[in-house]
Amino acid sequence: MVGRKQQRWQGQFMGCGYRMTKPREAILSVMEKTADHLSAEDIYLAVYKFYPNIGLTTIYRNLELLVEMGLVVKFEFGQGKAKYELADQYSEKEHHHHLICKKCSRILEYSDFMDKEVKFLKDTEKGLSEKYDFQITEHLIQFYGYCNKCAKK
Amino acid sequence: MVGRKQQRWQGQFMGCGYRMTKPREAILSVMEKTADHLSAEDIYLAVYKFYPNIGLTTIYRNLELLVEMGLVVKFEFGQGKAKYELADQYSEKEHHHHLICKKCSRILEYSDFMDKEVKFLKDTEKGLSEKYDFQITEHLIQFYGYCNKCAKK
DNA sequence: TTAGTAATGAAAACCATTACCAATAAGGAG
DNA sequence: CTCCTTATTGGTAATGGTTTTCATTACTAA
Repeated sequence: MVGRKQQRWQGQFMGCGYRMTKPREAILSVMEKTADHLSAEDIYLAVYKFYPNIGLTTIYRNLELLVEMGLVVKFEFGQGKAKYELADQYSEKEHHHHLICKKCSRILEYSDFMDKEVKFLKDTEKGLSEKYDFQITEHLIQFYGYCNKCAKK
Repeated sequence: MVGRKQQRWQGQFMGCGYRMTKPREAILSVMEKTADHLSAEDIYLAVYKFYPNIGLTTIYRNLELLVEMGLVVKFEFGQGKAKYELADQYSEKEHHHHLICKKCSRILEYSDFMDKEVKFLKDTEKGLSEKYDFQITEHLIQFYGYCNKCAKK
């Protein structure tokens, strides 16, 4: 059962001189099906269900590779463990950012207000890269606070 | 030699039911003198020079406390160790954000283009907090890329 | 001075992530 | 299709930043 998506992945790997393997297929499959930002362990457990031979090391190694290839984005929400998501262009989700609850660690996603953000980023990145001679490749925008369940009334 | 600043700290601690101690004094003193974003170990080593009895545990414990009190801000730049800075209102530095070089890990600070940022944040935070019923207390804006020394020519 | 309790420091524990290494398997050559 | 080369894997041990534990120390109020 080699679907379209997998073909696409295959091409990505081959193009970079890498091989398409079962663990890689499994990891990407999990990431496609699960919308949320997953930790390495989350992915490990999900893959484990249908591929019990998987090793946690392999998860980490391949996540690193996928990040390097640009298929996956790594996030640090200050919760001790990194989280991973399919990159925008490979995901069915829109470009989004996160609201992180400092109390319950819940992470909300939002895709609104992007027009303002895009404008802000465009202007700021231009200004910064010129003034500091810094080649910006990524940005991180996160908001911290309290979700409706945890808000101090 | 109890200066004005220290008095201020003293008040902060007492007001919260905490005590002003030598380790705390030493940590804040180091953070005032050193402009940069410091790791717990950086602070430990700096304090150690004039207070060799200090324990690393104490550094961690107090940094956590200072963050909770709002005197210090904790940053995670994705480099494995957290960094700490005096909060804007207690620092002589302006409100700023960071440019992080993905290659050499150098961290540049910038305070420019804040007018645009302030406007963007004001609008976005308002919209988000209303739409998602989320009480925003902090934001994180970081840019990643390559500094002039590491940029791919 | 004393009691009560914060705060400290040393060492051990934690835990996500990485390194190591022998065993395995992908994929091109023939 | 089979062989060969070498990327890749998985188990285990190690790493390293951060936390926990606990006995000791030292504020502070009475």
